[in-house]
Amino acid sequence: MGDRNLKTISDILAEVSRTDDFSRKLRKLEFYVGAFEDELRKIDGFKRELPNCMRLLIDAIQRLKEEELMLFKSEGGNGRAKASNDSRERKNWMSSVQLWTTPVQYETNYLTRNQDSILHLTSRCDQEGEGNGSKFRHKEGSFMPFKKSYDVAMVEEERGGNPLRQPTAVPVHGLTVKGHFGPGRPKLHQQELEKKHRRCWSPELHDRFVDALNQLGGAQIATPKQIRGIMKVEGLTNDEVKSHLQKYRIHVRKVPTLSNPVAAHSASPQGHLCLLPRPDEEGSATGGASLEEEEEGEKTEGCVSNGGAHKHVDRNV
DNA sequence: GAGGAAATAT
DNA sequence: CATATTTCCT
Repeated sequence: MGDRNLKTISDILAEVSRTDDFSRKLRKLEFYVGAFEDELRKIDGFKRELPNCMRLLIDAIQRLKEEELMLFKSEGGNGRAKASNDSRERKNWMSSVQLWTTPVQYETNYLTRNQDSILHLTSRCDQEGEGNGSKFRHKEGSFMPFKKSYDVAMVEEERGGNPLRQPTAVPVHGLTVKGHFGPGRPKLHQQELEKKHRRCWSPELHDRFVDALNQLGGAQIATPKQIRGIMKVEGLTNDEVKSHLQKYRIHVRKVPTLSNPVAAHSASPQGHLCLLPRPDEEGSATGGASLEEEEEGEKTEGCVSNGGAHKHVDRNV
């Protein structure tokens, strides 16, 4: 358990000791310390919230019991009729509690830069909870608009767990009362039962995607169908690939640095400490850019022949 | 089916 | 509020 952390730490230390420049060493260390501080802060948050969650749950249980009791009494001991009623109540409070039920079993693996050791760590979404961990991640981590935190990953533990397979659409009926009650919730046009699950592009999946892309000669010429053909991922639909491609292309335009379709892709390093130097906090001027950066100047832009720039002018929705 | 943009979901 | 993913249109 602590294993991963130890490894990580030693990794860091090793990395630092490998660094020659003194001030550089220092900066790296400080950087990591900051990262840990951030993490600690988050844990603190949990510490504070969890008891609260527990209280809510216990509360709910209490109330449930009380209600049941009352019903029982008022019905003269005939506990049958209340059954259906009961489940409705349960739904009710479940919905108010659900907010808290997801985030409890996370395992942060930021700082994991050891390619081999993190292969089994796949950030995945939960069928319902949806811990959206998809972010574009490229060789040097240049491609990730992470905004919330570092990489939050959950350990794939299932037997034969295929990291590529998306969380199977577990049909969680019944009590799954997703919080569709907030102010002004647009009509949910799909039944709870068969809602389409958002495709979660895990790093592994994305790797495959990029791999396929490279095989096909670049993002701008590869087509969704071809990509999907190469990826060979069960359950991956054409549309999903298309959409991902769309996003990828857009991103590549912004950050052309790594758009190089050159191969050399098998075990792309990643993990790359998704750590952002905290922007504020004191006026410390660590104006340095990201640690490590790799250039591969080259744009496979090609000719963007856009025969007809058709725009929608109308839309009847 | 591919591209692209609006609509939604998180 | 920004992004990611889905849906709709051409």
